[in-house]
Amino acid sequence: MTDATASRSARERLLEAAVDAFAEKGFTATTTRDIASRAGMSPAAVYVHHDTKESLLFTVSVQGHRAALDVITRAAKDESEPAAQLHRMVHEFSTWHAENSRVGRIVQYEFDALTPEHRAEIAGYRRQIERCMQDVLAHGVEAGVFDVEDLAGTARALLSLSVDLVRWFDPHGPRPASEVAGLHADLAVRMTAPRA
Amino acid sequence: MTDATASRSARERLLEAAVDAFAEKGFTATTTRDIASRAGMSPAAVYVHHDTKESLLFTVSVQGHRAALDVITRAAKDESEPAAQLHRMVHEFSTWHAENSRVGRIVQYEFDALTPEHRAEIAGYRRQIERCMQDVLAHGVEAGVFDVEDLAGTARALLSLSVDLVRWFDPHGPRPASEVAGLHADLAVRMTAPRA
DNA sequence: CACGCGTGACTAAGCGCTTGCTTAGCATCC
DNA sequence: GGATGCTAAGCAAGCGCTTAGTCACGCGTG
Repeated sequence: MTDATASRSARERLLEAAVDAFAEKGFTATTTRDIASRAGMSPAAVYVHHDTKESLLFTVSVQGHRAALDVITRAAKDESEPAAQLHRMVHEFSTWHAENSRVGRIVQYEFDALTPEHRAEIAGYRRQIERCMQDVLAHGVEAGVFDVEDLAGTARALLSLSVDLVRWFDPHGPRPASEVAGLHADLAVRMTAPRA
Repeated sequence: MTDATASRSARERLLEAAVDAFAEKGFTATTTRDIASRAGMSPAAVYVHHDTKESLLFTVSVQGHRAALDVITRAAKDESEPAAQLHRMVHEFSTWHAENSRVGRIVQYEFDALTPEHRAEIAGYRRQIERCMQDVLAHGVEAGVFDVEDLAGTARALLSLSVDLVRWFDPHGPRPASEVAGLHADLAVRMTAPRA
Protein backbone atom coordinates (compact mmCIF):
# COMPACT_ATOMS: atom_id res chain seq x y z
CA MET A 1 0.00 0.00 0.00
CA THR A 2 2.92 2.32 0.40
CA ASP A 3 3.76 1.62 -3.22
CA ALA A 4 3.29 4.44 -5.69
CA THR A 5 0.70 2.89 -7.97
CA ALA A 6 -1.52 1.66 -5.15
CA SER A 7 -1.61 5.05 -3.40
CA ARG A 8 -2.78 8.22 -5.12
CA SER A 9 -0.56 9.04 -8.07
CA ALA A 10 2.30 11.40 -7.45
CA ARG A 11 1.02 13.81 -10.07
CA GLU A 12 -2.32 14.04 -8.31
CA ARG A 13 -0.75 14.44 -4.90
CA LEU A 14 1.30 17.36 -6.22
CA LEU A 15 -1.85 18.99 -7.60
CA GLU A 16 -3.57 18.73 -4.25
CA ALA A 17 -0.51 20.10 -2.50
CA ALA A 18 -0.49 23.00 -4.97
CA VAL A 19 -4.15 23.76 -4.25
CA ASP A 20 -3.41 23.78 -0.52
CA ALA A 21 -0.44 26.07 -0.91
CA PHE A 22 -1.92 28.45 -3.51
CA ALA A 23 -5.12 28.84 -1.49
CA GLU A 24 -3.20 29.51 1.70
CA LYS A 25 -0.52 31.93 0.48
CA GLY A 26 -1.32 32.87 -3.10
CA PHE A 27 0.45 31.78 -6.27
CA THR A 28 3.55 33.97 -6.19
CA ALA A 29 4.09 33.58 -2.46
CA THR A 30 4.04 29.81 -2.83
CA THR A 31 7.41 28.19 -3.47
CA THR A 32 7.92 25.02 -5.44
CA ARG A 33 9.77 23.73 -2.38
CA ASP A 34 6.60 24.25 -0.35
CA ILE A 35 4.48 22.31 -2.82
CA ALA A 36 7.03 19.50 -2.91
CA SER A 37 7.24 19.16 0.86
CA ARG A 38 3.44 19.17 1.22
CA ALA A 39 3.38 16.27 -1.23
CA GLY A 40 6.18 14.57 0.70
CA MET A 41 8.75 14.88 -2.04
CA SER A 42 11.97 16.63 -2.85
CA PRO A 43 11.83 19.97 -4.72
CA ALA A 44 13.05 18.41 -7.95
CA ALA A 45 10.26 15.83 -7.98
CA VAL A 46 7.76 18.53 -8.91
CA TYR A 47 9.38 18.85 -12.31
CA VAL A 48 9.13 15.14 -13.03
CA HIS A 49 5.35 15.50 -13.22
CA HIS A 50 4.75 19.16 -14.12
CA ASP A 51 6.67 21.42 -16.47
CA THR A 52 6.52 24.66 -14.48
CA LYS A 53 4.87 26.16 -11.44
CA GLU A 54 2.52 28.03 -13.76
CA SER A 55 1.39 24.81 -15.46
CA LEU A 56 0.38 23.54 -12.04
CA LEU A 57 -1.80 26.62 -11.64
CA PHE A 58 -3.23 26.18 -15.13
CA THR A 59 -4.20 22.56 -14.44
CA VAL A 60 -5.96 23.57 -11.23
CA SER A 61 -7.68 26.38 -13.11
CA VAL A 62 -8.93 24.17 -15.94
CA GLN A 63 -10.26 21.55 -13.53
CA GLY A 64 -11.99 24.22 -11.45
CA HIS A 65 -13.65 25.94 -14.38
CA ARG A 66 -14.76 22.65 -15.94
CA ALA A 67 -16.37 21.62 -12.66
CA ALA A 68 -18.17 24.96 -12.25
CA LEU A 69 -19.36 24.97 -15.86
CA ASP A 70 -20.58 21.42 -15.46
CA VAL A 71 -22.53 22.28 -12.32
CA ILE A 72 -24.40 25.21 -13.85
CA THR A 73 -25.05 23.46 -17.16
CA ARG A 74 -26.53 20.39 -15.47
CA ALA A 75 -28.69 22.57 -13.23
CA ALA A 76 -30.13 24.35 -16.27
CA LYS A 77 -30.93 21.04 -17.94
CA ASP A 78 -32.62 19.57 -14.90
CA GLU A 79 -35.51 22.04 -14.92
CA SER A 80 -37.77 23.41 -17.64
CA GLU A 81 -39.74 26.23 -16.04
CA PRO A 82 -37.53 29.40 -16.10
CA ALA A 83 -38.00 30.42 -12.46
CA ALA A 84 -37.24 26.90 -11.23
CA GLN A 85 -34.31 26.72 -13.62
CA LEU A 86 -32.84 29.98 -12.35
CA HIS A 87 -33.42 28.99 -8.73
CA ARG A 88 -31.61 25.71 -9.23
CA MET A 89 -28.73 27.21 -11.19
CA VAL A 90 -27.98 29.86 -8.59
CA HIS A 91 -28.42 27.34 -5.79
CA GLU A 92 -26.00 24.84 -7.29
CA PHE A 93 -23.51 27.42 -8.48
CA SER A 94 -23.42 29.06 -5.05
CA THR A 95 -23.10 25.70 -3.34
CA TRP A 96 -20.16 24.77 -5.53
CA HIS A 97 -18.36 28.03 -4.83
CA ALA A 98 -19.00 27.76 -1.09
CA GLU A 99 -17.86 24.16 -0.88
CA ASN A 100 -14.87 24.70 -3.16
CA SER A 101 -13.90 28.16 -1.98
CA ARG A 102 -10.21 27.28 -1.90
CA VAL A 103 -10.07 26.18 -5.52
CA GLY A 104 -12.46 29.00 -6.39
CA ARG A 105 -10.24 31.63 -4.86
CA ILE A 106 -7.24 30.34 -6.77
CA VAL A 107 -8.93 30.33 -10.16
CA GLN A 108 -10.52 33.74 -9.62
CA TYR A 109 -7.67 35.64 -8.02
CA GLU A 110 -4.66 34.12 -9.77
CA PHE A 111 -6.06 34.48 -13.28
CA ASP A 112 -3.45 37.12 -14.12
CA ALA A 113 -0.61 34.79 -13.13
CA LEU A 114 -1.40 32.55 -16.12
CA THR A 115 0.46 32.89 -19.42
CA PRO A 116 -1.47 34.78 -22.13
CA GLU A 117 -2.27 31.51 -23.95
CA HIS A 118 -3.60 29.86 -20.82
CA ARG A 119 -5.53 32.99 -19.88
CA ALA A 120 -7.28 32.92 -23.24
CA GLU A 121 -8.30 29.29 -22.77
CA ILE A 122 -9.73 29.96 -19.32
CA ALA A 123 -11.57 33.01 -20.64
CA GLY A 124 -13.41 30.64 -22.96
CA TYR A 125 -14.83 28.67 -20.03
CA ARG A 126 -15.97 31.91 -18.43
CA ARG A 127 -17.83 32.97 -21.55
CA GLN A 128 -19.64 29.64 -21.62
CA ILE A 129 -20.78 30.07 -18.02
CA GLU A 130 -22.01 33.56 -18.74
CA ARG A 131 -23.84 32.49 -21.88
CA CYS A 132 -25.58 29.72 -19.97
CA MET A 133 -26.99 32.24 -17.49
CA GLN A 134 -27.95 34.75 -20.19
CA ASP A 135 -29.84 32.09 -22.17
CA VAL A 136 -32.01 31.17 -19.22
CA LEU A 137 -32.85 34.81 -18.56
CA ALA A 138 -33.66 35.37 -22.23
CA HIS A 139 -36.01 32.39 -22.31
CA GLY A 140 -37.77 33.58 -19.18
CA VAL A 141 -38.29 37.03 -20.67
CA GLU A 142 -39.57 35.51 -23.92
CA ALA A 143 -41.98 33.35 -21.96
CA GLY A 144 -43.15 36.44 -20.11
CA VAL A 145 -42.29 35.09 -16.67
CA PHE A 146 -39.19 37.27 -16.09
CA ASP A 147 -38.99 41.04 -15.98
CA VAL A 148 -35.36 41.78 -16.91
CA GLU A 149 -34.29 44.88 -18.81
CA ASP A 150 -30.51 44.46 -18.81
CA LEU A 151 -29.92 40.81 -19.73
CA ALA A 152 -26.12 40.79 -19.78
CA GLY A 153 -25.82 42.97 -16.70
CA THR A 154 -28.28 40.92 -14.66
CA ALA A 155 -26.64 37.65 -15.69
CA ARG A 156 -23.32 39.03 -14.52
CA ALA A 157 -24.78 40.21 -11.23
CA LEU A 158 -26.32 36.80 -10.55
CA LEU A 159 -23.02 35.03 -11.20
CA SER A 160 -21.22 37.69 -9.20
CA LEU A 161 -23.25 36.85 -6.13
CA SER A 162 -22.16 33.21 -6.27
CA VAL A 163 -18.57 33.76 -7.28
CA ASP A 164 -17.96 36.31 -4.54
CA LEU A 165 -18.54 33.53 -2.03
CA VAL A 166 -14.94 32.45 -2.58
CA ARG A 167 -13.87 35.76 -1.07
CA TRP A 168 -15.68 35.52 2.24
CA PHE A 169 -17.35 32.15 2.76
CA ASP A 170 -15.79 30.13 5.57
CA PRO A 171 -16.52 26.37 5.43
CA HIS A 172 -15.91 26.21 9.18
CA GLY A 173 -18.12 29.24 9.88
CA PRO A 174 -21.55 29.09 11.53
CA ARG A 175 -23.52 29.36 8.28
CA PRO A 176 -23.77 26.19 6.18
CA ALA A 177 -23.30 26.41 2.42
CA SER A 178 -26.87 25.21 1.86
CA GLU A 179 -28.30 28.17 3.77
CA VAL A 180 -26.35 30.75 1.78
CA ALA A 181 -27.14 28.97 -1.48
CA GLY A 182 -30.84 28.98 -0.61
CA LEU A 183 -30.76 32.69 0.17
CA HIS A 184 -28.96 33.47 -3.09
CA ALA A 185 -31.42 31.39 -5.11
CA ASP A 186 -34.38 33.18 -3.51
CA LEU A 187 -32.81 36.58 -4.13
CA ALA A 188 -32.18 35.63 -7.76
CA VAL A 189 -35.85 34.85 -8.27
CA ARG A 190 -36.86 38.15 -6.66
CA MET A 191 -34.42 40.03 -8.88
CA THR A 192 -36.07 38.70 -12.03
CA ALA A 193 -39.72 38.28 -11.03
CA PRO A 194 -42.31 40.55 -12.65
CA ARG A 195 -43.06 43.65 -10.64
CA ALA A 196 -46.48 44.95 -9.60
CA MET B 1 8.85 72.70 -9.95
CA THR B 2 11.24 69.80 -9.90
CA ASP B 3 11.80 70.46 -6.23
CA ALA B 4 10.43 67.91 -3.81
CA THR B 5 8.22 70.12 -1.67
CA ALA B 6 6.59 71.88 -4.60
CA SER B 7 5.65 68.63 -6.33
CA ARG B 8 3.62 65.92 -4.62
CA SER B 9 5.37 64.69 -1.50
CA ALA B 10 7.67 61.73 -1.92
CA ARG B 11 5.70 59.71 0.57
CA GLU B 12 2.53 60.18 -1.44
CA ARG B 13 4.24 59.43 -4.72
CA LEU B 14 5.49 56.15 -3.28
CA LEU B 15 1.98 55.25 -2.17
CA GLU B 16 0.61 55.86 -5.65
CA ALA B 17 3.42 53.84 -7.17
CA ALA B 18 2.61 51.03 -4.73
CA VAL B 19 -1.06 51.09 -5.74
CA ASP B 20 -0.05 50.87 -9.41
CA ALA B 21 2.30 47.99 -8.81
CA PHE B 22 0.14 46.03 -6.36
CA ALA B 23 -2.92 46.31 -8.62
CA GLU B 24 -0.93 45.24 -11.66
CA LYS B 25 1.04 42.29 -10.29
CA GLY B 26 -0.22 41.57 -6.78
CA PHE B 27 1.50 42.26 -3.48
CA THR B 28 4.05 39.44 -3.35
CA ALA B 29 4.94 39.68 -7.02
CA THR B 30 5.71 43.38 -6.60
CA THR B 31 9.29 44.24 -5.69
CA THR B 32 10.33 47.22 -3.67
CA ARG B 33 12.64 48.09 -6.57
CA ASP B 34 9.59 48.25 -8.83
CA ILE B 35 7.78 50.61 -6.49
CA ALA B 36 10.84 52.81 -6.17
CA SER B 37 11.41 53.10 -9.90
CA ARG B 38 7.73 53.89 -10.54
CA ALA B 39 8.12 56.75 -8.07
CA GLY B 40 11.36 57.83 -9.76
CA MET B 41 13.60 57.00 -6.84
CA SER B 42 16.31 54.58 -5.83
CA PRO B 43 15.31 51.35 -4.04
CA ALA B 44 16.56 52.62 -0.70
CA ALA B 45 14.38 55.74 -0.82
CA VAL B 46 11.30 53.64 -0.14
CA TYR B 47 12.56 52.99 3.38
CA VAL B 48 13.05 56.66 4.14
CA HIS B 49 9.27 57.12 4.06
CA HIS B 50 7.84 53.68 4.82
CA ASP B 51 9.05 51.05 7.27
CA THR B 52 8.34 47.93 5.26
CA LYS B 53 6.64 46.80 2.08
CA GLU B 54 3.77 45.50 4.20
CA SER B 55 3.25 48.89 5.85
CA LEU B 56 2.81 50.35 2.38
CA LEU B 57 0.03 47.81 1.78
CA PHE B 58 -1.51 48.58 5.15
CA THR B 59 -1.62 52.31 4.43
CA VAL B 60 -3.30 51.69 1.08
CA SER B 61 -5.73 49.35 2.79
CA VAL B 62 -6.67 51.80 5.54
CA GLN B 63 -7.20 54.64 3.08
CA GLY B 64 -9.31 52.41 0.84
CA HIS B 65 -11.52 51.12 3.62
CA ARG B 66 -11.97 54.58 5.13
CA ALA B 67 -13.08 55.92 1.74
CA ALA B 68 -15.53 53.07 1.17
CA LEU B 69 -16.96 53.35 4.68
CA ASP B 70 -17.33 57.09 4.22
CA VAL B 71 -19.19 56.65 0.94
CA ILE B 72 -21.75 54.21 2.29
CA THR B 73 -22.24 56.10 5.56
CA ARG B 74 -22.89 59.40 3.81
CA ALA B 75 -25.30 57.74 1.38
CA ALA B 76 -27.31 56.33 4.29
CA LYS B 77 -27.46 59.76 5.93
CA ASP B 78 -28.56 61.56 2.78
CA GLU B 79 -31.93 59.81 2.58
CA SER B 80 -34.60 58.98 5.13
CA GLU B 81 -37.05 56.67 3.37
CA PRO B 82 -35.60 53.09 3.55
CA ALA B 83 -36.01 52.15 -0.13
CA ALA B 84 -34.42 55.41 -1.29
CA GLN B 85 -31.72 54.95 1.34
CA LEU B 86 -30.90 51.43 0.14
CA HIS B 87 -30.96 52.49 -3.50
CA ARG B 88 -28.55 55.29 -2.84
CA MET B 89 -26.21 53.22 -0.69
CA VAL B 90 -25.87 50.44 -3.25
CA HIS B 91 -25.54 52.97 -6.05
CA GLU B 92 -22.73 54.89 -4.37
CA PHE B 93 -20.97 51.81 -3.01
CA SER B 94 -20.99 50.18 -6.44
CA THR B 95 -19.82 53.37 -8.09
CA TRP B 96 -16.92 53.64 -5.69
CA HIS B 97 -15.82 50.06 -6.29
CA ALA B 98 -16.12 50.43 -10.04
CA GLU B 99 -14.22 53.69 -10.14
CA ASN B 100 -11.61 52.53 -7.65
CA SER B 101 -11.33 48.92 -8.78
CA ARG B 102 -7.53 48.98 -8.57
CA VAL B 103 -7.44 50.03 -4.94
CA GLY B 104 -10.44 47.82 -4.28
CA ARG B 105 -8.74 44.76 -5.68
CA ILE B 106 -5.70 45.36 -3.53
CA VAL B 107 -7.59 45.77 -0.28
CA GLN B 108 -9.84 42.78 -0.96
CA TYR B 109 -7.37 40.29 -2.38
CA GLU B 110 -4.25 41.12 -0.41
CA PHE B 111 -5.94 41.10 3.00
CA ASP B 112 -4.05 37.95 4.00
CA ALA B 113 -0.70 39.59 3.27
CA LEU B 114 -1.20 41.96 6.21
CA THR B 115 0.27 41.25 9.63
CA PRO B 116 -2.24 39.84 12.16
CA GLU B 117 -2.42 43.20 13.95
CA HIS B 118 -3.11 45.10 10.75
CA ARG B 119 -5.61 42.48 9.64
CA ALA B 120 -7.54 42.95 12.87
CA GLU B 121 -7.68 46.70 12.36
CA ILE B 122 -8.97 46.35 8.80
CA ALA B 123 -11.54 43.78 9.94
CA GLY B 124 -12.96 46.54 12.15
CA TYR B 125 -13.67 48.75 9.14
CA ARG B 126 -15.39 45.84 7.42
CA ARG B 127 -17.65 45.24 10.39
CA GLN B 128 -18.68 48.90 10.36
CA ILE B 129 -19.61 48.71 6.67
CA GLU B 130 -21.64 45.58 7.27
CA ARG B 131 -23.41 47.06 10.27
CA CYS B 132 -24.34 50.14 8.27
CA MET B 133 -26.09 47.97 5.68
CA GLN B 134 -27.77 45.76 8.28
CA ASP B 135 -29.15 48.79 10.14
CA VAL B 136 -30.86 50.15 7.05
CA LEU B 137 -32.43 46.78 6.29
CA ALA B 138 -33.60 46.46 9.89
CA HIS B 139 -35.23 49.89 9.83
CA GLY B 140 -36.98 49.08 6.58
CA VAL B 141 -38.36 45.85 7.99
CA GLU B 142 -39.50 47.66 11.14
CA ALA B 143 -41.24 50.29 9.04
CA GLY B 144 -42.92 47.50 7.09
CA VAL B 145 -41.51 48.59 3.71
CA PHE B 146 -38.95 45.77 3.36
CA ASP B 147 -39.58 42.04 3.25
CA VAL B 148 -36.29 40.54 4.42
CA GLU B 149 -36.06 37.30 6.38
CA ASP B 150 -32.30 36.85 6.64
CA LEU B 151 -30.99 40.28 7.64
CA ALA B 152 -27.29 39.46 7.96
CA GLY B 153 -27.27 37.25 4.89
CA THR B 154 -29.06 39.77 2.70
CA ALA B 155 -26.81 42.60 3.86
CA ARG B 156 -23.80 40.52 2.94
CA ALA B 157 -25.26 39.66 -0.47
CA LEU B 158 -25.94 43.31 -1.23
CA LEU B 159 -22.40 44.31 -0.34
CA SER B 160 -21.07 41.31 -2.23
CA LEU B 161 -22.65 42.55 -5.42
CA SER B 162 -20.79 45.86 -5.16
CA VAL B 163 -17.48 44.54 -3.90
CA ASP B 164 -17.25 41.90 -6.62
CA LEU B 165 -17.01 44.73 -9.13
CA VAL B 166 -13.32 44.98 -8.31
CA ARG B 167 -12.90 41.48 -9.77
CA TRP B 168 -14.37 42.12 -13.21
CA PHE B 169 -15.21 45.78 -13.81
CA ASP B 170 -13.04 47.38 -16.49
CA PRO B 171 -12.93 51.20 -16.36
CA HIS B 172 -12.04 51.21 -20.04
CA GLY B 173 -14.79 48.75 -20.94
CA PRO B 174 -17.99 49.63 -22.84
CA ARG B 175 -20.19 49.81 -19.75
CA PRO B 176 -19.89 52.99 -17.65
CA ALA B 177 -19.76 52.69 -13.86
CA SER B 178 -22.99 54.66 -13.55
CA GLU B 179 -24.91 52.07 -15.58
CA VAL B 180 -23.72 49.13 -13.48
CA ALA B 181 -24.34 51.08 -10.28
CA GLY B 182 -27.88 51.88 -11.42
CA LEU B 183 -28.56 48.23 -12.20
CA HIS B 184 -27.21 47.11 -8.83
CA ALA B 185 -29.29 49.68 -6.98
CA ASP B 186 -32.45 48.58 -8.81
CA LEU B 187 -31.72 44.94 -8.10
CA ALA B 188 -31.16 45.74 -4.43
CA VAL B 189 -34.60 47.31 -4.18
CA ARG B 190 -36.21 44.32 -5.89
CA MET B 191 -34.39 41.96 -3.50
CA THR B 192 -35.94 43.64 -0.48
CA ALA B 193 -39.32 44.85 -1.74
CA PRO B 194 -42.47 43.24 -0.31
CA ARG B 195 -43.72 40.33 -2.40
CA ALA B 196 -47.24 39.82 -3.75
C1' DC C 1 16.34 -19.66 -13.08
C1' DA C 2 19.86 -16.12 -13.27
C1' DC C 3 21.28 -12.22 -15.38
C1' DG C 4 21.84 -7.85 -17.79
C1' DC C 5 19.70 -3.86 -19.21
C1' DG C 6 16.47 -0.26 -20.11
C1' DT C 7 13.06 2.70 -17.93
C1' DG C 8 10.66 5.75 -14.91
C1' DA C 9 10.43 7.91 -10.22
C1' DC C 10 12.97 10.22 -7.32
C1' DT C 11 16.90 12.94 -4.69
C1' DA C 12 21.18 15.83 -3.34
C1' DA C 13 23.37 19.51 -4.74
C1' DG C 14 23.64 23.61 -6.75
C1' DC C 15 23.43 27.52 -10.52
C1' DG C 16 22.33 32.12 -11.55
C1' DC C 17 19.44 35.45 -10.15
C1' DT C 18 16.26 38.24 -7.30
C1' DT C 19 14.39 39.38 -2.95
C1' DG C 20 13.49 42.79 1.27
C1' DC C 21 16.11 45.55 3.62
C1' DT C 22 20.61 47.89 5.55
C1' DT C 23 24.69 50.58 5.65
C1' DA C 24 27.66 54.32 4.75
C1' DG C 25 28.07 58.46 2.83
C1' DC C 26 26.79 62.88 0.41
C1' DA C 27 24.26 67.19 -0.75
C1' DT C 28 20.96 70.55 0.74
C1' DC C 29 18.51 73.48 3.79
C1' DC C 30 17.34 75.90 8.17
C1' DG D 1 26.02 72.27 12.45
C1' DG D 2 22.40 69.14 12.93
C1' DA D 3 18.33 67.41 10.47
C1' DT D 4 16.42 65.74 6.23
C1' DG D 5 16.14 63.29 1.80
C1' DC D 6 18.38 60.77 -1.00
C1' DT D 7 21.83 57.21 -3.48
C1' DA D 8 25.39 53.46 -4.50
C1' DA D 9 26.61 49.33 -2.95
C1' DG D 10 25.77 45.22 -0.93
C1' DC D 11 24.30 41.40 2.48
C1' DA D 12 21.93 37.18 3.72
C1' DA D 13 18.33 34.59 2.28
C1' DG D 14 15.46 32.58 -0.84
C1' DC D 15 13.79 31.86 -5.63
C1' DG D 16 12.52 28.63 -10.02
C1' DC D 17 14.55 25.32 -12.16
C1' DT D 18 18.53 22.03 -13.77
C1' DT D 19 21.95 18.55 -13.49
C1' DA D 20 23.87 14.28 -12.42
C1' DG D 21 23.15 10.33 -10.39
C1' DT D 22 20.71 6.55 -7.39
C1' DC D 23 17.35 3.10 -6.80
C1' DA D 24 13.57 -0.26 -7.68
C1' DC D 25 11.40 -2.64 -11.01
C1' DG D 26 9.90 -5.28 -15.46
C1' DC D 27 11.36 -7.98 -19.14
C1' DG D 28 13.75 -10.43 -22.82
C1' DT D 29 17.51 -13.55 -23.23
C1' DG D 30 20.83 -17.59 -22.42
